Amino acid sequence: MSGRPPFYITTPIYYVNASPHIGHAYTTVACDMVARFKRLDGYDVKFLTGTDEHGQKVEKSAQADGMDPQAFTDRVSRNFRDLATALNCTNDDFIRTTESRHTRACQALWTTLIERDQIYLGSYAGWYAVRDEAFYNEDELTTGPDGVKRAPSGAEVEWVEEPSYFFRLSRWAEPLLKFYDENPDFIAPDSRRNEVLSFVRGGLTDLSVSRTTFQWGVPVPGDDDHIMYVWLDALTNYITAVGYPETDTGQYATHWPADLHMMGKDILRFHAVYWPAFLMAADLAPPRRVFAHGWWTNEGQKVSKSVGNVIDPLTLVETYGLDQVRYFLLREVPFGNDGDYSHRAMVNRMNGDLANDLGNLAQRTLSMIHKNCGQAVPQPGPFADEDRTLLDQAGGLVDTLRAAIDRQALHEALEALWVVVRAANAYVDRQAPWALRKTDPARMATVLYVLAETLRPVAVLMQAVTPDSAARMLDQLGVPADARDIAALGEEAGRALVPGTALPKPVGIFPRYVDETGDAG
RNA sequence: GGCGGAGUAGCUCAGCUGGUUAGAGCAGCGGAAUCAUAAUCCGCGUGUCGGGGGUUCGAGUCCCUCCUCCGCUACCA
Repeated sequence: MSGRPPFYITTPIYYVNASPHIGHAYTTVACDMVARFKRLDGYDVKFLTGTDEHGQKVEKSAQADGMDPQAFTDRVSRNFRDLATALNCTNDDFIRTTESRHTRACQALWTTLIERDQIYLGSYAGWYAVRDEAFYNEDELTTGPDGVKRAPSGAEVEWVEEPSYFFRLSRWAEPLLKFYDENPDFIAPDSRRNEVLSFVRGGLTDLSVSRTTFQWGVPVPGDDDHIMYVWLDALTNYITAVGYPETDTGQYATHWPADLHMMGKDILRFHAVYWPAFLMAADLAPPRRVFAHGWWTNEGQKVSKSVGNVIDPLTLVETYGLDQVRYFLLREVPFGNDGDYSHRAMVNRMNGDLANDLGNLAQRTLSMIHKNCGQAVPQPGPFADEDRTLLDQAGGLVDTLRAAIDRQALHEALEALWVVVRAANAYVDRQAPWALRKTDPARMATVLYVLAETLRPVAVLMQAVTPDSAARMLDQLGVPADARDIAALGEEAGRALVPGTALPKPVGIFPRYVDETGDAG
């Protein structure tokens, strides 16, 4: 719509064969922070998430449950849709690979690749592990005492021999290297970029992109024996959702190429190598950037289903609160690194950062205003140097956050916010408005105004991370609904707090976590 | 085996193209204040910047080497 720059961000589509866990929550929340920030900053954002529902594993799981695969995926896909909702994520679309729009897009892409001689019919034979959906070389296998051959992952393998279509990936190594070279920011973080480069430099082999041994997938156009291989199917979702194969109009025209594909580090290769190769082969534009984030451990331990220490994001939300969990995930670890979840770390963040630093700053400021300034935004006098210093610091947040978020340095964005929060707390103590109340009420009013006007940008920007809590803070600051975006910040916007505006009685925004023992951790 | 990354205060990390007494947050110790969610503020670190060698007027920051950890990848078999 009119002049707003487009911004398209995606999570991977989540494979429905597993239950949602903290990793899914993490990717989606991270994207949500970026999407919300970009909306605040005036972008026409499309934020996509969804589910990957094809493949042999799903087909077999449905059978095991005695269900039709479609009914099965209808059920499990809902878990992921509900998770995004429960996390207050603002995805604009939720795509399922079993939707007809997606079948249509996949088949159109396939046809284009065939026409451009990028796919040919060959045959594939090898040891196949259903669980891993991957082929293995003979030499990778181990034979157990039971005579069963297993992949390095421990999955049982079976001998499979089938005709298969191949994508001419081998042709694309050089073009990919050129593309990486010309687009140094395409893969992030840098360490991951190096890994991908060395992988591609090692040469690429053609990629099997169809299967005949099961049915649950997108049929290959013109060859009913085949269905499309899961990654070609799955990755295509990103263009399905913008209306492919219509490319001249609609969201494809406005929003493709995607600005950012976010994913866990385990599936970077598919996004950084196969996906741009598919697109270039079809003469479509590759995405602008892919970012691989890290994984979470639980109390220092690797998470695994068999150990039984899988972290359920909904349980965390119940225990600590939604905004608290969102904040923790985004603040605790340098984005891109692995991180460790622990009760201790969680409570430290929610109490130390949210309740004590920010929540208490708002509460002490708003309480003093409420008690001493007629329950309204105070009338400031002339600003002193220290007032200006604090206001300028707060005013600089927008540029700092823009830069950080464009690099997905999400933790740095939050750290920058807290530098201001800490400075504001120090300012309160130095100015001691509770003392000024008796000696110089006019100066007290100025100090309280400066504090409120410092909280305003902090709260506006925090909407990207803790949307509900930030909105309540803005309510208590008397910021009208139409002045809660980035355009309303900065002096030139003319949307500073208006002295005399009536304010509600302040209510605590970020509660402290207190253990059952009464220990605040 | 190859390629890449990392090893900095108790913990988690920041330190750009080499240059004032190496920093932050958390934890710890001491103090102040009392507006506030017993929250806040101020002060306090003799850190072998993994070990060793080298270049330089000067190295956490460059070179060599060794050790440890991690990632990607390959192979042996």
